[in-house]
Amino acid sequence: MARAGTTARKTRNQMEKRQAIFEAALDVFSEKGLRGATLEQVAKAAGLSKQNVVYYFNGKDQIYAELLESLLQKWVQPLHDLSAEGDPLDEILTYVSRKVQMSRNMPRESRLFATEILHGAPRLGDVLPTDLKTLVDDKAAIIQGWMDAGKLAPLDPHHLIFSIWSMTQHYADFDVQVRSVLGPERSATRFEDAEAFIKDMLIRTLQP
Amino acid sequence: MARAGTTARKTRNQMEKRQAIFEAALDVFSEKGLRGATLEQVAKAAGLSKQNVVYYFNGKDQIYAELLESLLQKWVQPLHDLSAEGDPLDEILTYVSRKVQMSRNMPRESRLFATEILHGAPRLGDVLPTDLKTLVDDKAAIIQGWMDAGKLAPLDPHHLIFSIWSMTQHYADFDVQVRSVLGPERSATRFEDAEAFIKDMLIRTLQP
DNA sequence: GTCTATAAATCGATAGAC
DNA sequence: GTCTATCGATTTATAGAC
Repeated sequence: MARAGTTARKTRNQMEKRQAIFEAALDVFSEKGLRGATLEQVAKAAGLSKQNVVYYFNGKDQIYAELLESLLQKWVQPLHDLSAEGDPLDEILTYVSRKVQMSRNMPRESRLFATEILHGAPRLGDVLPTDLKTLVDDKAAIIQGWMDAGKLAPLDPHHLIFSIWSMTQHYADFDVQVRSVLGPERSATRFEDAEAFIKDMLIRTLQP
Repeated sequence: MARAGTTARKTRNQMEKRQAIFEAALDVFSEKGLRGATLEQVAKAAGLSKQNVVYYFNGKDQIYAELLESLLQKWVQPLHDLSAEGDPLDEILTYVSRKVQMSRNMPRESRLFATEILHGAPRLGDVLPTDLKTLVDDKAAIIQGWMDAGKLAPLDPHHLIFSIWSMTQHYADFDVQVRSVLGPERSATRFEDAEAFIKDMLIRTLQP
């Protein structure tokens, strides 16, 4: 009868079930969106009954909210790791590499956030104007410092970051379109080709 | 009793009602997606009753399908207009201008297509692998021709087009995030800044 | 904790009067 | 064509036995 949902202490088995539900929810929500997905689908994907899923979480919305929150940190980690200590161009190209890798290896997470933001990000609370803005402002200042020091060509750092986000995430979020346009053969190497293209573009652009 | 939905002949009043429904549907579907939106919301936004909306179209899915189809042509027009006859860099920069303008003036259309493709584009039929692929291949060949003639730096034309799509549409699809990160002041000029940034990036990249 | 059963709400669609 | 009334399906959530 004890609620497993939000209490602090949880058994190992409870954590495993919660993790299975998270995994299933990521599958279903990233493919159909919050409203398009049903609890039944999440439960089936997790190998549990619908009522059992409700037992571990309090409802569909809570699964979705906790899922988003649990992925947020991992999602912005690559930008967080961009360091003022490294070589300017290296740091930026490494960031691009990691973002392309994430589009390749974590397309579900990318689509989950994309759908959420596309619909106005009502469940991301005020994380965007606070935490994310602070992080981006911080990194933009580093990049601006590099430009002021003549190590990179002068460009708007915020829009530079936007351009990297958009170009890299495009290959996860709109994968169907990318593959349709490229055709089966060229789709096989789309991530490598994209990474090379974006890096090439940025090298030419950022060379002082 | 005559069905107004799919017959060929329609009165002026019928067309006006249908147009009002389209306009309302674009509002609601672009904000909440197909499943997230209800007929009631569309009807209210159109100033009609739910049953009346059903009378003009046969159901929610049909409104959505016809809406997508009616917007498709307008959506790809800028790329269609990219001409082999013009100056290479001019043609590409003009394309960027028009795409940024569309993000500014038609954000609902952008988000509608984005949501559809994000969820696997089930309702876009096989337009992607046929019509869109043909169009992109055609324009990519033109760009490749310019590169072969030494008028542009050599780059993968398909990924170049993807990069323009992603960078420009980013400002419509993820507008909430863009404004959150930029803050109120800098958001005021986000489209002008974005256009200048993207053009600057492409000029430096495409200069032979 | 997990199950069966079912309540409660939402929503798309239809019937039929006018 | 537009209205009132309502059906039927889906889906979330809860109650209670074990």
